[in-house]
Amino acid sequence: MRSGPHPFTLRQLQYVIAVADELSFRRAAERCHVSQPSLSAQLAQLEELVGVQIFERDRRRVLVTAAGRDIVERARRLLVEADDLVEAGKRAGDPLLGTLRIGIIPTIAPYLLPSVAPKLRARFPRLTLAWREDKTGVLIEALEAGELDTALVALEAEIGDVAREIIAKDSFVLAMRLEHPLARKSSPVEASDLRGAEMLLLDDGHCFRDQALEVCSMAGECEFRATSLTTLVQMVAGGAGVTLLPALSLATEAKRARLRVRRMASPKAHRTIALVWRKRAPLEPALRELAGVLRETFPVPAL
Amino acid sequence: MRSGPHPFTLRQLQYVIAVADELSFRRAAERCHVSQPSLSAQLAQLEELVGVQIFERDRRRVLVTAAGRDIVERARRLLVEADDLVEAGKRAGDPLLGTLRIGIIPTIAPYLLPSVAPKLRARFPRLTLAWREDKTGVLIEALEAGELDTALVALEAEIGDVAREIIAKDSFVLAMRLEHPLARKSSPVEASDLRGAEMLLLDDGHCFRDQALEVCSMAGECEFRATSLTTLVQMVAGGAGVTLLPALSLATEAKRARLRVRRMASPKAHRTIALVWRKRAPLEPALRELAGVLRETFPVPAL
DNA sequence: TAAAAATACTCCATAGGTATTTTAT
DNA sequence: ATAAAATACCTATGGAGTATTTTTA
Repeated sequence: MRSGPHPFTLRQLQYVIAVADELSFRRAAERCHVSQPSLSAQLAQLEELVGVQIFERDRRRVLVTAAGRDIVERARRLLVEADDLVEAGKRAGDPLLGTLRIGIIPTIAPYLLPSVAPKLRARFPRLTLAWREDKTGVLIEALEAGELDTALVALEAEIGDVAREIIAKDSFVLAMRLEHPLARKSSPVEASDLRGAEMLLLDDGHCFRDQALEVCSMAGECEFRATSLTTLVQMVAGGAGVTLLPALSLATEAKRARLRVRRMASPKAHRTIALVWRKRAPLEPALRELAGVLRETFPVPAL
Repeated sequence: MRSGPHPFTLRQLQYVIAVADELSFRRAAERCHVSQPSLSAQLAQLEELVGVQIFERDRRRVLVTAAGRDIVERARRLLVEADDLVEAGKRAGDPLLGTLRIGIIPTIAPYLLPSVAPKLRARFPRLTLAWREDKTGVLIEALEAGELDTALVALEAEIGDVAREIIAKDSFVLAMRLEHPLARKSSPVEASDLRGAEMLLLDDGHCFRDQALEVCSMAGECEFRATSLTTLVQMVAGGAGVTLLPALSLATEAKRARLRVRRMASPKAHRTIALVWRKRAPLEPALRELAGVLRETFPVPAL
């Protein structure tokens, strides 16, 4: 156990992060609203303490050293946890009060929010939900950086070491025009049935694209890349090929475009939608309650 | 992103922990080598910041409030990570330098250390190993509290969310006197063969006791409790019954007491010995190397 | 009343500011 | 020559000290 005062300050860590982000002492100092010498002095002190150069002051620019990268990472985590500590106190009275910053992926948001958001507002009237729609990778990064409190994603994607609560299983179906040969097939569609079919997919970075590729046993040689399921469906309706859709989207997408849908045979043809958050997030009790309501109000897809 | 200086200090967290441990402002102040008013002031400031009472200053004593318990937990974790950050810097040059505090459970230590410790000393001459022998629960707590850098435990026990590297699989065998009826059995021993046999076990808290109970499908109704495998073996040799032993201990224990051993049929009759550490421990590179050497030099039990 | 925490104030250590020098292109 | 970080030195905030009061069992 340590006995004296703690040898460094959270302020120093803020400086470390600012310099790592800006790669300039002067700009980092501006960002922290302190003078450049003050920041320099604090960093020198921290480097002295840890016994290693964190930054390489090179000709005309600043670089993070190998050892520094580790320190910077730790500093970021530490500050997120420090903020969490304050947040935990503030929320101790009523966690269902204030603002909850919640991420959601684009292949869920438009199909879930219209029905669920009003219900959440009714159920948690004193909680303001700030939604942010982005791809899984971006959301998880924001979560770890403390910019988001929670996110709705698919567990099949790469989401790292987070706490989670499962909301629903969402099956995938193949969507095609009524005239398409596969539309007449009565049994579920096998990956082999897709040989030769023009498969349309989402853009890189969408977890649903990766899952679709896996379900169809494809390597990703398809060339067209849509930025939303709606675009994808319009392409299919226009006769450009077939596509995979999550059942969640059917009520909105397939019905609207008058497409035919068929179940997939593969047991992998589904995603598990879950609410995830940083381990030990201060809002965990509130998040579990939120997850419960999401699970209850999740729209059952009409297959 | 925060812009101003960080609203609290690590020092304040140290005070929080000291008070939580001592349940007295005066004693906490002594422990921190500050005056009681200084400590009071800092705590008042922190409580003001988080907007919640952390401690209940009751008549004649101090209590941690419900909200406070969470804050205290977070404070402890934060300080461990802060220490890790400094340590990470210091070890950046050569992680295999200095002192490594390593925990080990009592059912491994006496059988592994005599052969392995000298090899580790030879392999890592500049690394001092400080061994601490205790039950799994105690070691894991010490690990999380930053009092240990790593520990050798069985994965089958409750070890929480730690990083790990597997060292070896260690089978369990049944040990008995030569005169015991089971000593004549040629096939592996089933749990059902143990009906009526007097099974001797270790004390509560030893993970090996819990595993033995599970392997033998027993509820723990046995009354004698040994504090070490050696005691257990002496009891068996004295005719008090039979016991389960890890193969690792055979070379020392069964041979010495001239006992007969028989394999167990259950696939559960083994433990997985692993080196574990806090996630993101600064010594991770060193620990992985250490694990490699442990794996290579692990004594192969002669069954 | 006694033991412990809170309050009142004083002080000084140190984070931070300004001015300047050094360094590297 | 110039742009950026380091150095020198001064200032002032706030953490820590001592003395004292308040609280409650």
